[in-house]
Amino acid sequence: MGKTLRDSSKDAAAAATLRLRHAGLRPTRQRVELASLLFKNCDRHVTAESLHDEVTDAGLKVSLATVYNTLHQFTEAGLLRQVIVDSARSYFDTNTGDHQHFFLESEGMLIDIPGESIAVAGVPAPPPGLSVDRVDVVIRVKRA
Amino acid sequence: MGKTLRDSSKDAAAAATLRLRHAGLRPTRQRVELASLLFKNCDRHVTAESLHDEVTDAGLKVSLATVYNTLHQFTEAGLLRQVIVDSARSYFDTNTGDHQHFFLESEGMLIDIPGESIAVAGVPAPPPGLSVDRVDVVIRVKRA
DNA sequence: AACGGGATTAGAACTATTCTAAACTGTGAG
DNA sequence: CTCACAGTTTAGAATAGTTCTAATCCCGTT
Ligand SMILES: [Mn+2]
Ligand SMILES: [Mn+2]
Ligand SMILES: [Zn+2]
Ligand SMILES: [Zn+2]
Repeated sequence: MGKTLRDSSKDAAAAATLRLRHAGLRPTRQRVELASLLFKNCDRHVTAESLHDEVTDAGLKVSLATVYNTLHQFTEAGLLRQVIVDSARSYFDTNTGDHQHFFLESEGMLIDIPGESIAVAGVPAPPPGLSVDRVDVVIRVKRA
Repeated sequence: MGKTLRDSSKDAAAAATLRLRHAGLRPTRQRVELASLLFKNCDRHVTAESLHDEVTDAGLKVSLATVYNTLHQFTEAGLLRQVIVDSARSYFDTNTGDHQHFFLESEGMLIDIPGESIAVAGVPAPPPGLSVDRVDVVIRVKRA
């Protein structure tokens, strides 16, 4: 009962469609294709440009503007989260759970650190009138 | 023996000149003016644009390109450090010591947290071939 | 005072991202 | 099944922050 390539592509598309409906997003061709790539396998960290390259290399045609729109809509819908580690590029993360990152700047690579393994202690109370929205830890690493 | 305004401006300029010489940077008019603003009082977090506005509002004339050049040269020389909290703007910090930040995104405001007060525990060893360069903690805060 | 190399500058260029407004398409009503 | 329409996509223009270029300037030395 091996599934053919076309079968598993259809499965991914069906799963993506469900996920989109669930998030209240109309499952258009472009959104289904992008969601299939993003959520098919393991957790991923993408850039608008990198995802656009990937979808293009897969022989699919989605405009860069749509990739940007989609990444933001997915983020808004809680399907992605944005990771800020570079003042010139935006990264999006398919892992929306509690976790932190290693960042290898020279290659623009992010590596997950499970949220349970890391702990930030001694955070002072924020100044009056402000409340903590979230705590980000970025461990910048270098080669060798 | 109160000093006049002109006197203290001269003092600041003299101090800035010394600091620049010490860092191996030629004390030009522009660098002295920018260093005077940056290091006169308490610790500060600036943007190229905000510093340019400030120096302009003080009636001095420094091009935006020079502000960018100077911020990078100062950073290179260890007089400033860069803080990455926004994927669209670069912040520079006059506090080069060990510390972390609250970030109020809606106003682009950074607030220091002393390094001693905060502790990050449970950081896993970086993947083989990589070594930790530095650990950044950003506590994103919201109004109310 | 003159020189030489670093520094400054205006403006062009560049890059990531967002905007615009026209064409397209998923969906639900009929 | 078809139609209509709101939501979506798109190419290309626009924007914003930053960097680059190459001509001019000026600090420090002689
Ligand atoms: Mn102003
Ligand atoms: Mn930018
Ligand atoms: Zn992640
Ligand atoms: Zn600081």
